[in-house]
Amino acid sequence: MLHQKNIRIKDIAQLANVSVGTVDRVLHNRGRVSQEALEKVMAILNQIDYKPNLIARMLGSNKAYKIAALIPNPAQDPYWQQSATGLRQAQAEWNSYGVTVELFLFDLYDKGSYKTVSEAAYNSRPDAILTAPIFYQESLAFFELCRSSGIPYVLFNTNIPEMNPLSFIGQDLNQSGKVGAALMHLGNQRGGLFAVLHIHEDLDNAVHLLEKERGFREYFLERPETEAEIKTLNLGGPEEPSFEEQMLNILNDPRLKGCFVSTSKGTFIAAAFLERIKKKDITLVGYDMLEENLHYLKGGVIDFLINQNPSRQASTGIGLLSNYLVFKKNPELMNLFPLEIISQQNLDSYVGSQIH
Amino acid sequence: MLHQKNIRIKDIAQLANVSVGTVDRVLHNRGRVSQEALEKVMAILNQIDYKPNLIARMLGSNKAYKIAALIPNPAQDPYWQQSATGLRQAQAEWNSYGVTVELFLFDLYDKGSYKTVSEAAYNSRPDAILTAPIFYQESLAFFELCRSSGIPYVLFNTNIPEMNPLSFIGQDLNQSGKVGAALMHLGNQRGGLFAVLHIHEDLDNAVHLLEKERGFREYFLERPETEAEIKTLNLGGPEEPSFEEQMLNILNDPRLKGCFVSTSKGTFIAAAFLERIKKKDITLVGYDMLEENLHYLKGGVIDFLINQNPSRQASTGIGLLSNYLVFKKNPELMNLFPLEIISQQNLDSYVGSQIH
DNA sequence: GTGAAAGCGCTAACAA
DNA sequence: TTGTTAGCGCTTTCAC
Repeated sequence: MLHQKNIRIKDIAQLANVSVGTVDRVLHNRGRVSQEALEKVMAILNQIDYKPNLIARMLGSNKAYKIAALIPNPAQDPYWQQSATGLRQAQAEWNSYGVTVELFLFDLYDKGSYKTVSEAAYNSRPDAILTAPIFYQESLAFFELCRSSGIPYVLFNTNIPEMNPLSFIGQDLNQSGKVGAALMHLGNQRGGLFAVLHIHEDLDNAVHLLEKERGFREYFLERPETEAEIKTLNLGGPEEPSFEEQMLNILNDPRLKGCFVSTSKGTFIAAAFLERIKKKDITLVGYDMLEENLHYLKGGVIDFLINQNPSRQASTGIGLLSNYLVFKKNPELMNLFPLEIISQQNLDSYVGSQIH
Repeated sequence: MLHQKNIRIKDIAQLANVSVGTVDRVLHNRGRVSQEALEKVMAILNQIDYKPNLIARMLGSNKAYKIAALIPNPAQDPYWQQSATGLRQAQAEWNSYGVTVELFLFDLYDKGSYKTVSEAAYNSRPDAILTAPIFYQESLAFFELCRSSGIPYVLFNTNIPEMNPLSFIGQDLNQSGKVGAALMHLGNQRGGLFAVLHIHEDLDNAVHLLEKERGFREYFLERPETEAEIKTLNLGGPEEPSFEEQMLNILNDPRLKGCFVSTSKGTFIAAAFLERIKKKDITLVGYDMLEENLHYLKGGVIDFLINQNPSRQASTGIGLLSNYLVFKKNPELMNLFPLEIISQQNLDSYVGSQIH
């Protein structure tokens, strides 16, 4: 391979004795090229290392792309608020490359709304779709539709491999449960009673929470010498009639050493309980840097948070898709985020950091 | 799909009844514009929200930028190897925007070489400089030179505020020491003897290591009830004659509960010792995801690593500078990275992650 | 001082 | 099936 600097389409055309139009056509497999011309151009291309000027390509094609982002209504949950923030950031970042992001918000607790909203998204004729597939059946149908019309879609937050998306962005939930367990273990070397709290309004659609629990349990199963007893509680949410009673029940158990809460919202709910009943010696491990969670982390009620970084998941999603559309860069199939451990000591370094 | 109707220079020119050349001149304060024309253009500019098309600007100006990166020779230390990797990645990423990165490697243990190499860097007439200011005096002189010739420079890894760079990229070292202490504390709730190990060939230039130690000590000072005894050891490096003796001395102390190692290379050196003398109950907290460190982390010899993410520091540096040069984006003065906690459980999620 | 015009490298429409 | 050419939005040169 010759290492010439800045080879342009024009140069290739000259070397191959054809026109730039022809070179462009073979570069993009647009057809309408004779066998002879094709071979001439390919011969040159094989000899040199042609790297197209992406900037010029962008300007030249002058295309605009629209990405439809389907997420739960941010007003319903601070976790999704952070996703929305990430979406907005990414939009600003990619806007000068001609991509726009249109938000489609559905009701976190209503399958029906997902159906309606996903249809609206589809009808807006987007060039690509980014979504968190909260509802299994409904998502499946939606993606079927997308695939049939050739609209690429990327999943984040929750992975459902059989929906084979262009890419998935999220975390290894099983491993995340193990991280939670290890953190729990650290302060409770000799084991004890640990509670796994699923605090989530829609328990039917909470497969991903079970994955975390499985990881948590596996960690201790692999360390039988620790003698950990693990109790699971499926709690709808604070508005459920029996919620308070069940919470108090477990939290007041004198043998309880720690709680692992599988949801971000649940984390500060549990923390509030713990503070109320003045139990300071319970290890609390939960998820995500919601403002409320940070408050309890600073106050020492929460010991550790595992950061799922919803905002970065969202902005990475837009980034992948934009790169795919604008620069034809194929994304990795799996984009597993680091399982970030947040404690009182490194909290500020995460909050203050401009990096995502 | 065509681009959104964005306002172009041409439009402004039309509205102001002047030519594009004139608009361009006022936009960039290039002078050679009559008071009258200036006012006409400004009037329009105040009424509309003109956002220049950065892509087109790039193509039009067709400029190339050269960034000189000064780092220690990667062959001397795996930490700096990772920096070099980050530099290479960033170079690839920004290369289509016309920026090239030229590496200038100096001897990690030789001030003189820094002087020589920095001069070479300067003489290459770069548009900007990225460097890790390992040597105080020499860096100071170098930056003086840069400032006087208007070459912007960004610091990473080690901050020396009085060198007032365009930006600094790195971590809060004091806080990083606190994170280390908290991690140490977790597995040793009742305190004990902790050793702070500075394993670094050039101890004179190790101000930043002392900052970590200070944070480590402060953590326990703030928690006198923990009864932690802290011993500091300044060890040149394995090739020093007394090194082994001193290490064995402290590690074999029966009261020793844990070691906090302030350098990345020192971390696996300490781990190797610990493994050799078969002390499994010592908590070891160190720095960075070097391959050797990951090995000992997996093996349970190292308990925690604090990730300084040298590769991302380097690539962020190039990114800041490129944005500054190409898009005229002014960087934040301080770019403090998150203090990432790496354990056996989340290690893979960091290694496997495509994100940086 | 000012405006016209020629690029930057690539795309795409349109003759031929 | 080809080659030519007119943009994309901005910069920069160069007559006037």
